[in-house]
Amino acid sequence: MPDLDPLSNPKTARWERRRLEILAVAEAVFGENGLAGARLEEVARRLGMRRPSLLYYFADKDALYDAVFADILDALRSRIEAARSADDPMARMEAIASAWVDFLSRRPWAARILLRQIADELPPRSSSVQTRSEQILASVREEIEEGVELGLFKPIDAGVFATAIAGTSMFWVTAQPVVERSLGFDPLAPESLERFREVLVLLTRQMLGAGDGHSERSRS
Amino acid sequence: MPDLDPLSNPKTARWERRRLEILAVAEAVFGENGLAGARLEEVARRLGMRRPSLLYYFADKDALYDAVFADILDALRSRIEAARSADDPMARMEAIASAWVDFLSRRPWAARILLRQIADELPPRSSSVQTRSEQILASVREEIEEGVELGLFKPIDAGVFATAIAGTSMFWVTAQPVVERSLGFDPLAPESLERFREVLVLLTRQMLGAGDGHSERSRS
DNA sequence: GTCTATAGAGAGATAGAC
DNA sequence: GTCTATCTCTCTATAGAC
Repeated sequence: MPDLDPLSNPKTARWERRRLEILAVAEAVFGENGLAGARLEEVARRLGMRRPSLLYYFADKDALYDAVFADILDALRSRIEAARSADDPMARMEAIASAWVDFLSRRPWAARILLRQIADELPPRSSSVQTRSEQILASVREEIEEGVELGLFKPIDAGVFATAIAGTSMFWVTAQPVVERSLGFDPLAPESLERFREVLVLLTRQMLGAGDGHSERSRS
Repeated sequence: MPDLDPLSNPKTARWERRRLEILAVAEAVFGENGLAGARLEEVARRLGMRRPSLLYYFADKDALYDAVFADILDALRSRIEAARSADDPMARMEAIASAWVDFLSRRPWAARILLRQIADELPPRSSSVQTRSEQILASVREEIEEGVELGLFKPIDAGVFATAIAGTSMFWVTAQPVVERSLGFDPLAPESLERFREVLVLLTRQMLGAGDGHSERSRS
Protein backbone atom coordinates (compact mmCIF):
# COMPACT_ATOMS: atom_id res chain seq x y z
CA MET A 1 0.00 0.00 0.00
CA PRO A 2 2.22 2.75 -1.28
CA ASP A 3 -0.47 5.35 -0.69
CA LEU A 4 -0.68 4.95 3.01
CA ASP A 5 2.48 6.77 3.99
CA PRO A 6 1.45 9.06 6.77
CA LEU A 7 3.11 12.08 5.26
CA SER A 8 1.61 14.33 7.88
CA ASN A 9 1.89 17.13 5.40
CA PRO A 10 0.03 20.35 5.05
CA LYS A 11 -2.92 20.14 2.68
CA THR A 12 -3.21 16.48 3.57
CA ALA A 13 -6.72 17.02 4.88
CA ARG A 14 -8.10 17.98 1.50
CA TRP A 15 -6.19 15.17 -0.13
CA GLU A 16 -7.61 12.70 2.34
CA ARG A 17 -11.12 13.96 1.77
CA ARG A 18 -10.82 13.52 -1.96
CA ARG A 19 -9.44 10.08 -1.41
CA LEU A 20 -12.46 9.08 0.60
CA GLU A 21 -14.81 10.40 -2.06
CA ILE A 22 -13.03 8.29 -4.61
CA LEU A 23 -13.15 5.26 -2.36
CA ALA A 24 -16.90 5.54 -1.90
CA VAL A 25 -17.56 5.76 -5.60
CA ALA A 26 -15.09 3.01 -6.40
CA GLU A 27 -16.81 0.72 -3.91
CA ALA A 28 -20.03 1.03 -5.87
CA VAL A 29 -18.36 0.49 -9.22
CA PHE A 30 -16.35 -2.51 -8.05
CA GLY A 31 -19.44 -3.83 -6.31
CA GLU A 32 -21.50 -3.63 -9.45
CA ASN A 33 -18.93 -5.02 -11.85
CA GLY A 34 -16.19 -6.81 -9.98
CA LEU A 35 -12.50 -6.05 -10.24
CA ALA A 36 -12.06 -7.28 -13.78
CA GLY A 37 -15.31 -5.79 -15.00
CA ALA A 38 -15.02 -2.39 -13.36
CA ARG A 39 -13.92 0.54 -15.50
CA LEU A 40 -11.83 3.34 -14.12
CA GLU A 41 -13.55 5.49 -16.70
CA GLU A 42 -16.82 4.90 -14.88
CA VAL A 43 -15.37 5.76 -11.49
CA ALA A 44 -13.97 8.97 -12.88
CA ARG A 45 -17.18 9.82 -14.66
CA ARG A 46 -19.26 9.56 -11.52
CA LEU A 47 -16.83 11.85 -9.76
CA GLY A 48 -16.88 14.35 -12.56
CA MET A 49 -13.20 13.92 -13.23
CA ARG A 50 -11.01 12.25 -15.83
CA ARG A 51 -9.38 8.88 -15.62
CA PRO A 52 -5.78 9.96 -15.16
CA SER A 53 -6.71 12.12 -12.20
CA LEU A 54 -7.62 9.02 -10.24
CA LEU A 55 -4.11 7.78 -10.59
CA TYR A 56 -2.86 10.80 -8.78
CA TYR A 57 -4.49 9.37 -5.65
CA PHE A 58 -4.02 5.68 -6.26
CA ALA A 59 -1.09 4.13 -8.02
CA ASP A 60 -3.20 1.93 -10.27
CA LYS A 61 -6.44 0.00 -10.51
CA ASP A 62 -5.28 -2.73 -8.17
CA ALA A 63 -4.21 -0.26 -5.52
CA LEU A 64 -7.62 1.37 -5.68
CA TYR A 65 -9.32 -1.97 -5.28
CA ASP A 66 -7.10 -2.92 -2.38
CA ALA A 67 -7.91 0.33 -0.63
CA VAL A 68 -11.63 -0.24 -1.10
CA PHE A 69 -11.37 -3.73 0.25
CA ALA A 70 -9.30 -2.71 3.24
CA ASP A 71 -11.82 0.00 4.04
CA ILE A 72 -14.63 -2.56 3.99
CA LEU A 73 -12.79 -4.91 6.29
CA ASP A 74 -11.97 -2.11 8.72
CA ALA A 75 -15.59 -1.05 8.96
CA LEU A 76 -16.75 -4.61 9.36
CA ARG A 77 -14.22 -5.32 12.02
CA SER A 78 -15.17 -2.31 14.09
CA ARG A 79 -18.83 -3.36 13.91
CA ILE A 80 -17.98 -6.81 15.11
CA GLU A 81 -15.79 -5.56 17.90
CA ALA A 82 -18.62 -3.31 19.02
CA ALA A 83 -20.93 -6.32 19.10
CA ARG A 84 -18.63 -8.06 21.55
CA SER A 85 -19.55 -5.74 24.39
CA ALA A 86 -22.67 -7.63 25.45
CA ASP A 87 -22.65 -9.37 28.78
CA ASP A 88 -23.07 -13.07 28.29
CA PRO A 89 -21.45 -15.18 25.56
CA MET A 90 -24.64 -16.15 23.78
CA ALA A 91 -25.79 -12.55 23.61
CA ARG A 92 -22.42 -11.66 22.15
CA MET A 93 -22.73 -14.30 19.46
CA GLU A 94 -26.21 -13.16 18.56
CA ALA A 95 -24.98 -9.59 18.43
CA ILE A 96 -22.16 -10.61 16.12
CA ALA A 97 -24.60 -12.34 13.81
CA SER A 98 -26.85 -9.29 13.83
CA ALA A 99 -23.90 -7.02 13.17
CA TRP A 100 -23.19 -8.96 10.01
CA VAL A 101 -26.64 -8.47 8.60
CA ASP A 102 -26.72 -4.85 9.61
CA PHE A 103 -23.40 -4.09 8.04
CA LEU A 104 -24.08 -5.92 4.82
CA SER A 105 -27.58 -4.63 4.34
CA ARG A 106 -26.46 -1.05 4.82
CA ARG A 107 -23.52 -1.48 2.52
CA PRO A 108 -24.69 -3.86 -0.18
CA TRP A 109 -21.79 -3.19 -2.51
CA ALA A 110 -19.48 -4.39 0.19
CA ALA A 111 -21.43 -7.64 0.35
CA ARG A 112 -20.94 -8.18 -3.36
CA ILE A 113 -17.26 -7.40 -3.16
CA LEU A 114 -16.78 -9.85 -0.33
CA LEU A 115 -18.75 -12.50 -2.16
CA ARG A 116 -16.68 -12.14 -5.31
CA GLN A 117 -13.51 -12.17 -3.30
CA ILE A 118 -14.54 -15.57 -2.01
CA ALA A 119 -15.60 -16.78 -5.43
CA ASP A 120 -12.32 -15.63 -6.93
CA GLU A 121 -10.47 -17.83 -4.49
CA LEU A 122 -7.47 -15.60 -4.86
CA PRO A 123 -5.05 -15.35 -2.05
CA PRO A 124 -5.68 -11.99 -0.43
CA ARG A 125 -4.29 -9.28 -2.61
CA SER A 126 -2.04 -7.74 -0.04
CA SER A 127 -0.75 -8.77 3.33
CA SER A 128 -2.65 -5.94 4.98
CA VAL A 129 -5.88 -7.38 3.63
CA GLN A 130 -4.97 -10.83 4.84
CA THR A 131 -4.22 -9.50 8.29
CA ARG A 132 -7.57 -7.76 8.52
CA SER A 133 -9.52 -10.85 7.47
CA GLU A 134 -7.73 -12.95 9.99
CA GLN A 135 -8.39 -10.51 12.77
CA ILE A 136 -12.11 -10.73 12.12
CA LEU A 137 -12.09 -14.50 12.01
CA ALA A 138 -10.00 -14.63 15.13
CA SER A 139 -12.53 -12.55 17.04
CA VAL A 140 -15.33 -14.93 16.16
CA ARG A 141 -13.23 -17.93 17.05
CA GLU A 142 -12.28 -16.42 20.40
CA GLU A 143 -15.90 -15.87 21.29
CA ILE A 144 -16.84 -19.40 20.39
CA GLU A 145 -13.97 -20.88 22.31
CA GLU A 146 -14.87 -18.90 25.37
CA GLY A 147 -18.47 -20.09 25.24
CA VAL A 148 -17.33 -23.66 24.78
CA GLU A 149 -14.99 -23.47 27.72
CA LEU A 150 -17.77 -22.13 29.88
CA GLY A 151 -19.85 -25.12 28.85
CA LEU A 152 -22.44 -22.87 27.24
CA PHE A 153 -21.80 -23.79 23.61
CA LYS A 154 -21.56 -27.04 21.78
CA PRO A 155 -18.00 -27.53 20.60
CA ILE A 156 -19.00 -26.56 17.12
CA ASP A 157 -16.22 -25.88 14.72
CA ALA A 158 -15.63 -22.16 14.41
CA GLY A 159 -15.30 -22.55 10.66
CA VAL A 160 -18.69 -24.17 10.32
CA PHE A 161 -20.30 -21.49 12.38
CA ALA A 162 -18.65 -18.54 10.70
CA THR A 163 -19.31 -19.94 7.25
CA ALA A 164 -22.97 -20.49 7.93
CA ILE A 165 -23.59 -17.03 9.36
CA ALA A 166 -21.45 -15.14 6.91
CA GLY A 167 -22.59 -17.11 3.89
CA THR A 168 -26.25 -16.86 4.64
CA SER A 169 -26.06 -13.15 5.32
CA MET A 170 -24.04 -12.28 2.28
CA PHE A 171 -26.24 -14.34 0.09
CA TRP A 172 -29.36 -12.88 1.55
CA VAL A 173 -28.29 -9.31 0.96
CA THR A 174 -26.75 -9.91 -2.42
CA ALA A 175 -29.46 -12.05 -3.91
CA GLN A 176 -31.83 -9.15 -3.62
CA PRO A 177 -32.64 -8.62 -7.28
CA VAL A 178 -32.99 -12.29 -8.04
CA VAL A 179 -35.14 -13.04 -5.05
CA GLU A 180 -37.24 -9.98 -5.56
CA ARG A 181 -37.99 -10.88 -9.13
CA SER A 182 -38.66 -14.55 -8.44
CA LEU A 183 -40.55 -14.41 -5.20
CA GLY A 184 -42.14 -11.03 -5.23
CA PHE A 185 -40.67 -9.45 -2.15
CA ASP A 186 -37.73 -7.23 -1.34
CA PRO A 187 -35.11 -8.82 0.92
CA LEU A 188 -33.79 -5.41 1.91
CA ALA A 189 -37.11 -4.06 3.08
CA PRO A 190 -37.16 -3.52 6.85
CA GLU A 191 -39.69 -6.28 7.54
CA SER A 192 -37.75 -8.77 5.45
CA LEU A 193 -34.52 -7.86 7.17
CA GLU A 194 -36.12 -8.22 10.56
CA ARG A 195 -37.50 -11.63 9.69
CA PHE A 196 -34.14 -12.64 8.36
CA ARG A 197 -32.34 -11.41 11.45
CA GLU A 198 -34.63 -13.59 13.52
CA VAL A 199 -33.78 -16.60 11.42
CA LEU A 200 -30.12 -15.84 11.79
CA VAL A 201 -30.36 -15.56 15.54
CA LEU A 202 -32.23 -18.84 15.68
CA LEU A 203 -29.57 -20.37 13.51
CA THR A 204 -26.90 -19.05 15.82
CA ARG A 205 -28.56 -20.51 18.89
CA GLN A 206 -29.19 -23.77 17.13
CA MET A 207 -25.62 -24.19 16.00
CA LEU A 208 -24.15 -23.22 19.30
CA GLY A 209 -26.35 -25.61 21.14
CA ALA A 210 -28.96 -23.43 22.83
CA GLY A 211 -32.19 -24.21 21.01
CA ASP A 212 -35.47 -22.71 22.12
CA GLY A 213 -34.68 -23.90 25.56
CA HIS A 214 -34.41 -27.59 24.85
CA SER A 215 -30.90 -28.66 24.09
CA GLU A 216 -30.76 -31.61 21.76
CA ARG A 217 -28.68 -34.67 22.33
CA SER A 218 -31.48 -36.80 20.95
CA ARG A 219 -29.94 -37.12 17.50
CA SER A 220 -26.54 -38.03 16.11
CA MET B 1 -29.21 -19.92 -27.79
CA PRO B 2 -28.38 -20.29 -31.44
CA ASP B 3 -26.43 -23.49 -30.82
CA LEU B 4 -29.28 -25.53 -29.55
CA ASP B 5 -31.05 -26.28 -32.82
CA PRO B 6 -31.71 -29.99 -32.74
CA LEU B 7 -30.37 -30.55 -36.22
CA SER B 8 -30.62 -34.28 -35.84
CA ASN B 9 -27.91 -34.56 -38.45
CA PRO B 10 -25.41 -37.26 -39.19
CA LYS B 11 -22.06 -36.70 -37.48
CA THR B 12 -23.92 -34.85 -34.78
CA ALA B 13 -22.78 -37.36 -32.19
CA ARG B 14 -19.13 -36.47 -32.56
CA TRP B 15 -19.97 -32.81 -32.63
CA GLU B 16 -21.98 -33.15 -29.46
CA ARG B 17 -19.16 -35.02 -27.74
CA ARG B 18 -16.67 -32.29 -28.57
CA ARG B 19 -19.12 -29.72 -27.36
CA LEU B 20 -19.35 -31.44 -24.00
CA GLU B 21 -15.59 -31.59 -23.69
CA ILE B 22 -15.41 -27.88 -24.30
CA LEU B 23 -18.17 -27.22 -21.81
CA ALA B 24 -16.38 -29.13 -19.08
CA VAL B 25 -13.14 -27.25 -19.57
CA ALA B 26 -14.92 -23.93 -19.90
CA GLU B 27 -16.72 -24.54 -16.62
CA ALA B 28 -13.39 -24.77 -14.86
CA VAL B 29 -11.95 -21.69 -16.54
CA PHE B 30 -15.05 -19.59 -15.92
CA GLY B 31 -15.18 -20.93 -12.38
CA GLU B 32 -11.62 -19.91 -11.71
CA ASN B 33 -11.74 -16.49 -13.32
CA GLY B 34 -15.31 -15.38 -13.82
CA LEU B 35 -16.82 -14.32 -17.10
CA ALA B 36 -14.86 -11.11 -17.48
CA GLY B 37 -11.63 -12.64 -16.26
CA ALA B 38 -11.74 -15.89 -18.21
CA ARG B 39 -9.64 -16.17 -21.35
CA LEU B 40 -10.75 -18.17 -24.34
CA GLU B 41 -7.08 -18.71 -24.97
CA GLU B 42 -6.90 -20.66 -21.73
CA VAL B 43 -9.91 -22.79 -22.57
CA ALA B 44 -8.44 -23.63 -25.94
CA ARG B 45 -5.02 -24.34 -24.47
CA ARG B 46 -6.35 -26.90 -22.02
CA LEU B 47 -8.15 -28.63 -24.85
CA GLY B 48 -5.07 -28.65 -27.03
CA MET B 49 -6.70 -26.54 -29.68
CA ARG B 50 -6.58 -22.97 -30.89
CA ARG B 51 -8.90 -20.18 -29.94
CA PRO B 52 -10.81 -19.80 -33.20
CA SER B 53 -11.72 -23.46 -33.16
CA LEU B 54 -13.85 -22.88 -30.10
CA LEU B 55 -15.95 -20.45 -32.03
CA TYR B 56 -16.85 -23.20 -34.43
CA TYR B 57 -18.85 -24.76 -31.60
CA PHE B 58 -20.03 -21.65 -29.80
CA ALA B 59 -20.87 -18.38 -31.45
CA ASP B 60 -18.87 -16.28 -29.03
CA LYS B 61 -17.65 -16.05 -25.46
CA ASP B 62 -21.05 -15.16 -24.10
CA ALA B 63 -22.71 -18.08 -25.83
CA LEU B 64 -20.13 -20.40 -24.30
CA TYR B 65 -20.74 -18.98 -20.87
CA ASP B 66 -24.49 -19.28 -21.28
CA ALA B 67 -24.14 -22.91 -22.29
CA VAL B 68 -21.98 -23.64 -19.26
CA PHE B 69 -24.45 -21.97 -16.99
CA ALA B 70 -27.44 -23.74 -18.49
CA ASP B 71 -25.65 -27.05 -18.09
CA ILE B 72 -25.07 -26.35 -14.42
CA LEU B 73 -28.68 -25.47 -13.83
CA ASP B 74 -29.87 -28.57 -15.64
CA ALA B 75 -27.69 -30.83 -13.54
CA LEU B 76 -28.71 -29.09 -10.37
CA ARG B 77 -32.36 -29.30 -11.25
CA SER B 78 -32.25 -33.01 -11.94
CA ARG B 79 -30.54 -33.57 -8.60
CA ILE B 80 -33.20 -31.63 -6.81
CA GLU B 81 -35.99 -33.39 -8.62
CA ALA B 82 -34.47 -36.72 -7.65
CA ALA B 83 -34.42 -35.60 -4.03
CA ARG B 84 -38.17 -35.05 -4.13
CA SER B 85 -38.91 -38.76 -4.26
CA ALA B 86 -38.75 -39.33 -0.54
CA ASP B 87 -41.91 -40.20 1.27
CA ASP B 88 -42.73 -37.54 3.78
CA PRO B 89 -42.35 -33.81 3.26
CA MET B 90 -39.68 -33.24 5.87
CA ALA B 91 -37.55 -36.03 4.46
CA ARG B 92 -37.91 -34.42 1.06
CA MET B 93 -36.75 -31.07 2.35
CA GLU B 94 -33.77 -32.62 4.04
CA ALA B 95 -32.95 -34.48 0.88
CA ILE B 96 -33.13 -31.27 -1.11
CA ALA B 97 -30.75 -29.59 1.29
CA SER B 98 -28.39 -32.53 1.08
CA ALA B 99 -28.62 -32.55 -2.69
CA TRP B 100 -27.38 -28.98 -2.72
CA VAL B 101 -24.26 -29.76 -0.74
CA ASP B 102 -23.61 -32.89 -2.71
CA PHE B 103 -23.92 -31.17 -6.01
CA LEU B 104 -21.83 -28.16 -5.09
CA SER B 105 -19.09 -30.09 -3.37
CA ARG B 106 -18.69 -32.40 -6.33
CA ARG B 107 -18.72 -29.56 -8.78
CA PRO B 108 -16.95 -26.71 -7.02
CA TRP B 109 -16.54 -24.60 -10.14
CA ALA B 110 -20.26 -24.57 -10.51
CA ALA B 111 -20.55 -23.19 -7.01
CA ARG B 112 -18.26 -20.32 -7.88
CA ILE B 113 -20.09 -19.59 -11.08
CA LEU B 114 -23.41 -19.48 -9.27
CA LEU B 115 -21.96 -17.28 -6.56
CA ARG B 116 -20.59 -14.79 -9.05
CA GLN B 117 -23.83 -14.79 -10.94
CA ILE B 118 -25.53 -13.66 -7.77
CA ALA B 119 -22.85 -11.10 -7.01
CA ASP B 120 -23.08 -9.71 -10.50
CA GLU B 121 -26.75 -9.02 -9.98
CA LEU B 122 -27.25 -9.15 -13.69
CA PRO B 123 -30.58 -10.15 -15.05
CA PRO B 124 -30.19 -13.71 -16.27
CA ARG B 125 -28.25 -13.70 -19.47
CA SER B 126 -30.80 -15.50 -21.56
CA SER B 127 -34.41 -16.38 -21.14
CA SER B 128 -33.57 -20.07 -21.08
CA VAL B 129 -31.35 -19.47 -18.07
CA GLN B 130 -34.06 -17.52 -16.36
CA THR B 131 -36.56 -20.28 -16.98
CA ARG B 132 -34.27 -22.89 -15.50
CA SER B 133 -33.60 -20.88 -12.34
CA GLU B 134 -37.26 -20.31 -11.83
CA GLN B 135 -38.06 -23.98 -12.23
CA ILE B 136 -35.65 -24.85 -9.45
CA LEU B 137 -37.01 -22.20 -7.16
CA ALA B 138 -40.54 -23.27 -7.95
CA SER B 139 -39.80 -26.84 -6.93
CA VAL B 140 -38.54 -25.74 -3.55
CA ARG B 141 -41.50 -23.46 -3.06
CA GLU B 142 -43.94 -26.20 -3.96
CA GLU B 143 -42.43 -28.51 -1.42
CA ILE B 144 -42.60 -25.91 1.29
CA GLU B 145 -46.16 -25.00 0.50
CA GLU B 146 -47.22 -28.62 0.60
CA GLY B 147 -45.63 -29.09 4.00
CA VAL B 148 -47.25 -25.93 5.27
CA GLU B 149 -50.66 -27.02 4.04
CA LEU B 150 -50.27 -30.34 5.77
CA GLY B 151 -49.52 -28.47 8.97
CA LEU B 152 -46.06 -29.96 9.12
CA PHE B 153 -44.04 -26.84 8.45
CA LYS B 154 -44.05 -23.39 9.87
CA PRO B 155 -45.27 -20.96 7.23
CA ILE B 156 -41.74 -19.81 6.63
CA ASP B 157 -41.17 -17.73 3.60
CA ALA B 158 -39.81 -19.83 0.78
CA GLY B 159 -37.31 -17.11 -0.05
CA VAL B 160 -35.87 -17.08 3.42
CA PHE B 161 -35.50 -20.81 3.41
CA ALA B 162 -33.99 -21.13 -0.02
CA THR B 163 -31.59 -18.28 0.58
CA ALA B 164 -30.34 -19.71 3.81
CA ILE B 165 -29.77 -23.20 2.46
CA ALA B 166 -28.34 -22.15 -0.86
CA GLY B 167 -26.20 -19.35 0.52
CA THR B 168 -24.71 -21.40 3.29
CA SER B 169 -23.90 -24.29 0.99
CA MET B 170 -22.37 -22.23 -1.75
CA PHE B 171 -20.33 -20.27 0.69
CA TRP B 172 -19.17 -23.39 2.45
CA VAL B 173 -17.95 -25.04 -0.70
CA THR B 174 -16.47 -21.94 -2.22
CA ALA B 175 -14.72 -20.58 0.79
CA GLN B 176 -12.54 -23.64 0.82
CA PRO B 177 -9.15 -22.04 0.28
CA VAL B 178 -9.79 -19.18 2.66
CA VAL B 179 -11.16 -21.37 5.40
CA GLU B 180 -8.47 -23.92 4.96
CA ARG B 181 -5.75 -21.37 5.31
CA SER B 182 -7.30 -19.56 8.23
CA LEU B 183 -8.65 -22.40 10.28
CA GLY B 184 -6.48 -25.30 9.39
CA PHE B 185 -8.99 -27.74 7.96
CA ASP B 186 -10.32 -28.64 4.57
CA PRO B 187 -14.04 -27.95 4.09
CA LEU B 188 -14.21 -30.39 1.20
CA ALA B 189 -12.78 -33.32 3.11
CA PRO B 190 -15.37 -36.05 3.64
CA GLU B 191 -15.59 -35.57 7.40
CA SER B 192 -16.00 -31.83 7.05
CA LEU B 193 -18.69 -32.28 4.46
CA GLU B 194 -20.51 -34.76 6.63
CA ARG B 195 -20.42 -32.42 9.57
CA PHE B 196 -21.63 -29.61 7.41
CA ARG B 197 -24.44 -31.69 5.99
CA GLU B 198 -25.62 -32.37 9.51
CA VAL B 199 -25.65 -28.69 10.30
CA LEU B 200 -27.60 -28.04 7.14
CA VAL B 201 -30.18 -30.66 7.96
CA LEU B 202 -30.53 -29.24 11.46
CA LEU B 203 -30.93 -25.83 9.94
CA THR B 204 -33.60 -27.15 7.62
CA ARG B 205 -35.56 -28.72 10.45
CA GLN B 206 -35.17 -25.63 12.56
CA MET B 207 -36.40 -23.27 9.89
CA LEU B 208 -39.30 -25.41 8.87
CA GLY B 209 -40.43 -25.78 12.41
CA ALA B 210 -39.80 -29.42 13.16
CA GLY B 211 -37.27 -29.36 15.94
CA ASP B 212 -36.10 -32.64 17.38
CA GLY B 213 -39.45 -34.26 17.18
CA HIS B 214 -41.43 -31.69 19.06
CA SER B 215 -43.31 -29.62 16.56
CA GLU B 216 -43.95 -26.19 17.89
CA ARG B 217 -47.06 -24.23 17.33
CA SER B 218 -45.99 -22.49 20.47
CA ARG B 219 -44.64 -19.62 18.42
CA SER B 220 -46.55 -17.01 16.46
C1' DG C 1 -12.93 -29.06 -38.35
C1' DT C 2 -8.81 -26.80 -37.34
C1' DC C 3 -5.44 -23.80 -38.35
C1' DT C 4 -2.59 -18.97 -39.25
C1' DA C 5 -2.90 -14.30 -39.72
C1' DT C 6 -4.92 -10.16 -38.73
C1' DA C 7 -8.33 -6.80 -37.93
C1' DG C 8 -10.51 -4.00 -34.44
C1' DA C 9 -12.02 -2.56 -29.96
C1' DG C 10 -11.17 -1.45 -25.30
C1' DA C 11 -8.91 -0.27 -21.32
C1' DG C 12 -4.96 0.90 -18.31
C1' DA C 13 -1.11 3.60 -17.82
C1' DT C 14 2.17 7.46 -18.99
C1' DA C 15 3.94 12.12 -20.69
C1' DG C 16 3.65 16.50 -20.25
C1' DA C 17 0.97 21.03 -20.64
C1' DC C 18 -1.61 24.16 -17.74
C1' DG D 1 -4.35 18.67 -9.04
C1' DT D 2 -6.45 18.02 -13.26
C1' DC D 3 -6.40 17.88 -17.88
C1' DT D 4 -5.48 16.19 -23.19
C1' DA D 5 -3.13 13.25 -26.03
C1' DT D 6 -1.15 9.07 -26.82
C1' DC D 7 1.18 4.74 -26.17
C1' DT D 8 0.77 -0.08 -25.49
C1' DC D 9 -1.09 -4.28 -24.43
C1' DT D 10 -4.54 -7.71 -24.34
C1' DC D 11 -8.20 -10.09 -25.94
C1' DT D 12 -12.14 -11.10 -28.95
C1' DA D 13 -13.70 -12.07 -33.34
C1' DT D 14 -13.22 -12.64 -38.38
C1' DA D 15 -11.14 -13.99 -42.94
C1' DG D 16 -9.65 -17.34 -45.40
C1' DA D 17 -6.20 -21.30 -46.40
C1' DC D 18 -5.80 -26.26 -45.81
